[in-house]
Amino acid sequence: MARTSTPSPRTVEAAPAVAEVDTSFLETLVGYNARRAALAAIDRFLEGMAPYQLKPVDFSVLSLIHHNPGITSRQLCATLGILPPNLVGMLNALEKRELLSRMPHPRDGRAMGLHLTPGGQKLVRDAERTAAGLEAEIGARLSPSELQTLIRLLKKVYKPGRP
Amino acid sequence: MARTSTPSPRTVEAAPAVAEVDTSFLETLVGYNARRAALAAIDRFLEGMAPYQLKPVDFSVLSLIHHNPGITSRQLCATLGILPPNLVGMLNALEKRELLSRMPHPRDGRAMGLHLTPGGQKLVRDAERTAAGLEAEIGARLSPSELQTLIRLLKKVYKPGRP
DNA sequence: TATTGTTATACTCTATAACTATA
DNA sequence: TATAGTTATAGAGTATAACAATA
Repeated sequence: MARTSTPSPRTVEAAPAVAEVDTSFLETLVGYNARRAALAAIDRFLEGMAPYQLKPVDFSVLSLIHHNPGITSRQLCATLGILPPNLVGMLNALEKRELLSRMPHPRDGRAMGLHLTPGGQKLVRDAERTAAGLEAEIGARLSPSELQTLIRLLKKVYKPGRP
Repeated sequence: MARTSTPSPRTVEAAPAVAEVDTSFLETLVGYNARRAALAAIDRFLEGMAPYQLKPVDFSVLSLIHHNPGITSRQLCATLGILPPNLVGMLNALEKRELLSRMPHPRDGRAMGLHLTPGGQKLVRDAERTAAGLEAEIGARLSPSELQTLIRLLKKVYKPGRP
């Protein structure tokens, strides 16, 4: 292995091995903690959604269409922070699975209204029930009021304008 | 454009355009909110760290080495959830910028102890000061005690074991 | 045999430019 | 001209397999 052949004298003297890693500074940062929490929650979410073959984004897309039938690609992108070119493939895959369908928009000839098929509606209902169960799992470590507070504060972080 | 040539009668009748997108269900999920908050905080962090040419991961790596001189790649990976092959390139880049140096580990011939150069130490001190300022910015929307609560609850989410 | 650091590589996610058809 | 959807493509981030050196 390529190595430094001349360690500095200062280091020979000090060179401590780190027993336990001190993360105290990073843990003062909201971004660090939020990212870690998001990764943990999403990991758990991935497991729970495996039976439905849905990744978190797929779930979000289907759930939004379910609660907003006729929503356009553009609206989905704005809501979820996805770029239009990256949404196309997801919609194609979900349409091929016959979970959703693109229909002409009633008033805008350029746009397509997105709708769930009956199969898609059933899948989303089941998946949302599972998702709610996963939240309850987190709630078991956090208490219902703590969970409510956590979500309220997170919204304040990413929705600076309106409370 | 390729379009559905025969819209179903049912849709012609109903087909509503969505005025405002209803995200109420997704907003009940911790993962969704945590991801959004993390993305918002990290976006702001990216801006603030631009003068130092540090991405969030680079900052985390340098900060951890600063507070844990002699830490190994393996320990960095475990702490930050990075895979060893993906850390190598980052360390090479930071070493080429003369911000850190790899030194032989005092007791394990396989491992390398990571240390900051004087220039790296100065950069990290400045960057950490800037990062603390960005936190204060979030604190302006959130109140110090809310900020403390938020971080405490986030830790509970991603550190299920110890409180 | 197991582990550290590394290379090579593949896969996913995200981002940019440009085209078409409609407004 | 501006916008919705799409295509192609480039880049960043993340993943696995395999190797040499050391424990």
